[in-house]
Amino acid sequence: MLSCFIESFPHEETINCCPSLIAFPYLFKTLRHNLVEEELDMTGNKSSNRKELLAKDNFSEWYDNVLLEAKIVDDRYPVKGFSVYTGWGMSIAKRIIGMLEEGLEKNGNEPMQFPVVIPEDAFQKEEDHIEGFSGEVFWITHAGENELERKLILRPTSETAIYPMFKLWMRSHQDLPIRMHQTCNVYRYETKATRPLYRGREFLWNEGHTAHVNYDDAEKEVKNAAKIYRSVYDRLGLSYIMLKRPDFDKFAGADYSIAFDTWNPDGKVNQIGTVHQLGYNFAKAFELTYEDPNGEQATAITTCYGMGFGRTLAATISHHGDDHGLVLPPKVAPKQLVIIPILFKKKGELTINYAKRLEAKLQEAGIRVVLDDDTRFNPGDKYYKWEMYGVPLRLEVGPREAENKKATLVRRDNFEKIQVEEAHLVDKVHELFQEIFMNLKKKSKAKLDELLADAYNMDELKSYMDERRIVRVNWCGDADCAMNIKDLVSGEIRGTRWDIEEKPTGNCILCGDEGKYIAYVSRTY
RNA sequence: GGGACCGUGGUCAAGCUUGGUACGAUACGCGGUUUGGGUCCGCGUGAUCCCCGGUUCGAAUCCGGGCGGUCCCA
Repeated sequence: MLSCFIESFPHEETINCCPSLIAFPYLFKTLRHNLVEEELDMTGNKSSNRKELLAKDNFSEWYDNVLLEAKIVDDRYPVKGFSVYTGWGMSIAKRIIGMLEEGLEKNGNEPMQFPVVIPEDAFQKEEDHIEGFSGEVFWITHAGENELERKLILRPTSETAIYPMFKLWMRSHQDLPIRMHQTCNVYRYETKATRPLYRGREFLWNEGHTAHVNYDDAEKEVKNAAKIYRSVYDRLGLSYIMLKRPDFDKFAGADYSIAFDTWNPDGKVNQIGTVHQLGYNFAKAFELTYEDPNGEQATAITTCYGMGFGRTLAATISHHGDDHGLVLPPKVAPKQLVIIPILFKKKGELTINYAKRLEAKLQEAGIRVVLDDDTRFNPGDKYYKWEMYGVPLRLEVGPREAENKKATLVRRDNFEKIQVEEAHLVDKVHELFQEIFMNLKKKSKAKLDELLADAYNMDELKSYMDERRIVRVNWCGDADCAMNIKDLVSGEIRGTRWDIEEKPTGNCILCGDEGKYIAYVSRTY
């Protein structure tokens, strides 16, 4: 069933092969009714802005409904913190995964799959790493009735699985660099607040791991990885900031960590990817040595990076979505265009034949198109349905279009209707995809800019935090100050800009000592 | 880590105070009707009322414990 959404499937067929999509529930309708009533109660004004209510004030409710309605994930799997990616969501995720994997492999990262289990002794080789993760690992202690002599963990991340193998593969400097990547699930026992796609006890990500001969090469790799990640996020139209995490918040075992933080409608910041310079920490613990050109043994240096697909998908949904549901960037939409034939008894034949002709034409042009010719539903039903799925363009064809060799296109992002001649259809569709993408990107960026603020004293910071903004402050760099800020306001220091240079404009917001950095403060997941 | 609220067909939801095996909507199936923004009608399907225990002749309802969820604060 899922396969009919995947681009590589040899015979991509129409909706008829996908019963799960036909059977869309009316849950969301109920939600909208409730909201309309609420609006009337509160304002007495029917024309008040529904989107605000849904996407912002009621983000949580909106999000839960959209996940289920648009078949992104089904969170009813009966184990806390674990959920099921369903057809539409997985199809989008696969496209994101594909973009990232392509970029990594161009960079020379070989695709690999490591085992999900890591032996206790390997996991415990790097001290900071153990300290950072031991509280949240799942243990495998038994096999059948017997207790295992050597306990295993489910990987929370794979450094300690991978480095023993790197050690075997690394004999001379000519074996370096080593670059690999894998897309896999990892397991972390999050103590409390889990949330589908944002924070689960199992999550889908891609992790890249590399080993190099010297620090400079590893530094370059950090930049390479950041560039690859940026290119994926950019194609999703996501706005984000790149922060160097403060020392107390870096990856367990890293020299330093770079993170991609993006905004969320509920005012919390969403970390969608990280890149870590691991220095010699792991290399020493795992004895990653090689023979250098002079015939002497040298220690390698490693980096790693991870992109969480759940969170990236969540960001795509929550940045672009509106009160009709998802709005997908054309590049990752499992279906980019839906054709809705308007069938009347009289000219039904003419209309459906014309619709099929346009479908073939669009398919030939490489556009992922679905013809929704299900006769059990009215056009209006179908509009709402495919809007929920976020399909970027809708093509309406009725007798009017069929007779005049025209088509009516409707943009998902702004509902604009465009009339086009059949002869110009394909070009127009490509043009509109680009416009839709640019519009989504622009809006996401505008929202980020709107959320950013500067605070020069704790009162300002506190009031901005209450507004759930992302706030720049001058910071002395001291960890104690950071901790105190966290205690005083409901946000924490996330780090300092990595992608651009920012100079402090005054003294530390808390202690008043010399400001050394501009730090970003926000609520977080 | 602390607190508040919640758990009833696939989904939403009434009933809970004042115990008597569950109102309804939507979905799903079949038939007909309709189709340029959620057609209408008929018939049918679908719930061990989250789990375990207690009180009781009798528990969705009261009590205890657990599991799960949402939100707020740290």
